[in-house]
Amino acid sequence: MDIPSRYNPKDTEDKWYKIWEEKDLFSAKPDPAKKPFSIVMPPPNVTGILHMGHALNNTIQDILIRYHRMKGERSLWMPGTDHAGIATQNVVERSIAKGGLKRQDLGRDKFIKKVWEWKEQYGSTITRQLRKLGASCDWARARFTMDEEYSRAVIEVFVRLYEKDLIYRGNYIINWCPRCQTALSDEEAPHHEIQGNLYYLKYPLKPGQFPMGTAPEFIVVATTRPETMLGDTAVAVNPKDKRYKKLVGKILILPLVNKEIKIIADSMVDMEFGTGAVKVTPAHDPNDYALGKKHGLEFVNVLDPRGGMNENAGNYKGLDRFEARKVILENLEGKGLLEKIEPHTLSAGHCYRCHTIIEPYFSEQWFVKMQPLAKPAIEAVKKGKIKFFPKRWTKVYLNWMDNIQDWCISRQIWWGHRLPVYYCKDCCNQGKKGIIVSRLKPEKCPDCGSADIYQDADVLDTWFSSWLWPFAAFYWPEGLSLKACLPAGRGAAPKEDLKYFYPTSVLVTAPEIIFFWVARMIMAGMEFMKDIPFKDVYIHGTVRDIEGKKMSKSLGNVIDPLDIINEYGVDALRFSLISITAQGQDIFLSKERFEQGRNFANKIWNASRFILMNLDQGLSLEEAVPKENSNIINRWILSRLHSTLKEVSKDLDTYKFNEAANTLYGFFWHEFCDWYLEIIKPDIKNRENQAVMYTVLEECLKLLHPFMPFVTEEIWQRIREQGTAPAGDSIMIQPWPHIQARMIDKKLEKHTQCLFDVITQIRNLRGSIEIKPEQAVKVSIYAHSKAKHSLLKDNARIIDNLARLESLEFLVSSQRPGATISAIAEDIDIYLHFTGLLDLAGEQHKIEEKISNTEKIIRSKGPRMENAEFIKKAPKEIIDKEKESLVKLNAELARLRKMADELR
RNA sequence: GGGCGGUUGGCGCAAUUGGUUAGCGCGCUUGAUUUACAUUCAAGAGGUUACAGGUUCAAGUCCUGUACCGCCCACCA
Repeated sequence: MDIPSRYNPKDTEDKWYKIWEEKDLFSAKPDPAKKPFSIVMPPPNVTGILHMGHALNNTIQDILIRYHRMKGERSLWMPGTDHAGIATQNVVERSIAKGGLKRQDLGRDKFIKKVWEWKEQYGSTITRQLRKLGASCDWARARFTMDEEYSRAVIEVFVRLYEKDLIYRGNYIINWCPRCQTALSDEEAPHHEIQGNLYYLKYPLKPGQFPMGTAPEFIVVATTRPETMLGDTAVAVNPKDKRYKKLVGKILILPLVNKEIKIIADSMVDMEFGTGAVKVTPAHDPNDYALGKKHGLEFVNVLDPRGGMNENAGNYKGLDRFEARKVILENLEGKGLLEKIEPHTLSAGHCYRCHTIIEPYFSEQWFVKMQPLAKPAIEAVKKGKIKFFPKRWTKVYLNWMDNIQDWCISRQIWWGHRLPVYYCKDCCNQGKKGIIVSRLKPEKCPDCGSADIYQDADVLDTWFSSWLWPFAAFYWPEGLSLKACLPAGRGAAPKEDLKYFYPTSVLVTAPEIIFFWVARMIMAGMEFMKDIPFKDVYIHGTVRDIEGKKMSKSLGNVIDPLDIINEYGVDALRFSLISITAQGQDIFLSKERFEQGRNFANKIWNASRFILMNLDQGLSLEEAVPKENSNIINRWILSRLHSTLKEVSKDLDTYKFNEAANTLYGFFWHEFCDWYLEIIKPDIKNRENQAVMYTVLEECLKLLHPFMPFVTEEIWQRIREQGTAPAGDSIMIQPWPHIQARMIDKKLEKHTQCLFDVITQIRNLRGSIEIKPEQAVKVSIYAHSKAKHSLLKDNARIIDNLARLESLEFLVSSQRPGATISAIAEDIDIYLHFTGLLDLAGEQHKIEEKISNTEKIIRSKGPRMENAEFIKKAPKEIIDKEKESLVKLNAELARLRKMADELR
C-alpha cells in the first residue's frame, strides 16, 4: 500500500478541483421535482485579492452549498464580481500614473477602455483564489455587474424609479471626497474620531449699531474648520441666550472677507457649546445648510472639487483646505481676531475607499427617495419572512430602516453605469427643464425636437447595481418572461432560472455590509420582484488579529489565506476558521490556529490509511447493521455515529458551523480513532468489525466533506481505487448520510462508557505507581451490578489489551485483595496487584482525598432532597435524577470508606 | 448622546428552553517511539464563571446596577 504517512495537501487540491470542474459538478440545473437551494455570493470587488474575511465568508457558503447538494437539493452557488467603481478607478489611475498619465489626459472613452483592459488582465485574480479555497460555485453563471445585460437591469431600475418619482435631482449638502473627487453616500463616509482643535474667532460688530460702550466689539464663534469662515453668511445664537439677545438682527463684519453678515437667532443653537454663537456656512455644513434654507441665507461655496479654495475664497484661492486653514489662522491672529485654540476631539466623515477626510459639500446630485422603498422591506423582516442569524441584527436593521435617509447615487467618476439621464441643450438654455430619463439615448428632445442632446456625465453608485444582485444576476427583467433562450449545453445559464432559484435561500455576509447591501437588496427585491431576495441572512463575525484589531495592511497584522493554504493546506484553513467561528462572534486569529486543522486533516488521512491497509474487498455493508447479538463495541460506535450525524445536521441547519465542526472532530478523533480503532485492532479481520469500521469511515468522510472537501475526496477515491467500494464520480455528489434514529441508543452509549472508564482508571493506577508501560499487571474487579459485571466480563479481552493486563480477575465479594491499590469507576471497584513495596500512606491519602471530595458533593446536594420546596416544585425528572445521583454518590462514599478501612 | 456585543482555568472559546460534579482546543506537567499517525498516544494539574445586589426549590444562564474591553449609529459647530 503506497499511502504516505503524511497528508500532503498539494497532491490533492488542484487535482480534485480541476476534476470537479471538468465533470461539471458545480453546475445546478433547475428541476421542478427537486427542492432548490441557492446562494448568491456577495460579489467581491473585481480588484479584490483574497483576505481572511473572504476565506471565512466563502467557506461558510461552500459548506452550506455542499451540504445541501449532498442532501439532494438543486444547490446553486452563484458567483460574480463587482465592478467597484471608485476602487477600480483608483487602481487603474494608479497604474497609468506610473506612465505619468492622469485619466484626464486619456479622456473618458480611452480611460474606460483601459479599465476594461485592466479587468481582462487582472480581474480574475479573486475568482482564481476562490477556486483555491475550494469554492464550488457554478462558474459558468458568473456575472459581472458591468456586463451588458446586468447593466440593462441597472438602467431599467433607474428609469422605473424615476417614473415612480422615487428618484430626483437636487442641490444638497453631500459628502465629498476631495481625493476621489466624487460625492459619496452617508454609508460611504463613516465617521471616525480625530484629534482637532476648537478655534475661537472674533467677528467684529459693524460700528455704529450701538452707542459707544453699550455693546461688545466682537462676537466670538467657535469652529473646528476655520477655513470655512470665508463662506460664512451669518452667525447664529439661541433666541433664549441672554448674552446675545440685543445683538440679534445686528450686522457683523466677516473678517478677511470684509463682508456684512447678520446675527440670526435659532433654537437649533446649543447655548452650552463653545461661546453659544455659531458661524453659519450653509454651503459647507449640513446644519448650517438647514439654517441657511430656513433663514434665506446666501450659499457661498468656497471649495473646489479637489478640496482647495476656489475663487470665492479671494486671496486664498488655490490653497489646499488645510493650508488655507493655517494661513487664515495666521492672518486672523495678525489682526488680533483669534481669541484662543482649544484641543478638541471631533468625529469627521472619512472616505471609505481612500480614508481622506470628507468635506460636506453643496452640490447638485441625484437621490433615491428611500422611505417608500423601506416600508415593505421593514414589513418583510417584521413578519419573519426574512430572518437574521444571529437574531440581534434584526434590530440593527430595523433601526436603520426606520431612520432611513435618501440615498445619494450619483458619482463624479467615470467607471460605472452612466446615469440614463439626458439633457436637451436647447431646453436647458431656455431655462426649461430639458431632462430626459430614458432606457435608450433619445434621438431628439420630446419637447422641442432638438437633436442637441447629451448624456449626464455622472455614473451610479456601485451599490446601485449591487442591490439588484439576487435577481439581476439571473437576467432580470427578461428572466421573468423568457423561456430558455441561451444556447443549451454546458455552461448555459437559462434565463428562466430566476423563477426557480429566486428567492434565494440564504445570504451570508459580514455585519458592516448590512446597510450598504443587505437592507438595500431587501428593498430592491420587494420593489422589483415583489418578493424577498433571501429567506435567511447569516451574519458572521469580523476576522481580527489575536489582539482584536481588524486586519489591515497598514497595521501589518494580516494573515494571508494563501500563505496558510501553502503552508497548512486549504482543508486546514477551512476547518480551523470554521471551528473557531462561534455564531456571530468576531474571530481572533493567529497563525498557530491553523495547526489544529492541519493536524486533523492528517489524522483523517492516517486513520483512513490504517483502515485501507486492513480492509478486505467486497464487504457486505449489511454486516454493519447491528443485531441483538452484535458486539457491543460495534453497536456503540454506530450509535455514536448516528448521534453525531444527527447533531451535525442540526447544527448545519441552524448555522452553528463551529459546533458541527467540533462535534465531528471529537467523534472522529477521540471516539472513533482513540477508542474504537484501538479496541478492534486485534480483531480487525473480523467481518463485522470490517463492515462497521468501513461504514463509520465512509459516513464520516461524507459528513466532513463540506468542511474539508479535498482530503475527503482523495480518501474516498482511494477506497474506490482499491476496489473496496463500487466506483463513483465524486464524494461531492454522494447522498448525505441518512439519520437512522433506531441506531441511536443513548442507554447503550452510557453503559459502554463504563468500560472505557475502567480502562482509564487502571491506566491511572499504573501511572500513579509508575509501572512501566511494557509491564503487564494483575487486576481484580468487583462490579456492584449484574449488568456491569457482564459488560466487563464479556469484554475482558479489551480491558486486557488496552490496559495491558497480565490477568483480570472477577471478584465474588467486595473484599479488597491483599497487596493492591484501588480505584473506582461508577459502581465498579478496581484493584491493581502490586508486588513491590506498597506506599500505604500514599494510597491512604489518595482515598481520603476522594472521600472528602465526594462528601463535599454530597453536602452540596444533600439538603436539596430534604427541601420540601424542591420536592414540590421541581419537575419529576429532575428529582429522580437527583435522587439517583445521590444514591450513587452515597454508595461510592461507602465503598471508598470501606477501602480506606481495609488499608488500615 | 443612543444602541449592540463581550468579560468563564495561562491563552482562545463552548455550555439547547435556568436542572447531574462547567466542557473543548492550544499551552503546561509526567510517561511512551518496530507495531496507521510525534501533525501521535496515555495519564495528569489547572476554574468559588468580572464585581455588587435580586428573582427562583435551583443561576455561567433570568432581572437591576457597577467596572473594564470592543463594535455600530447620531447634524456637539
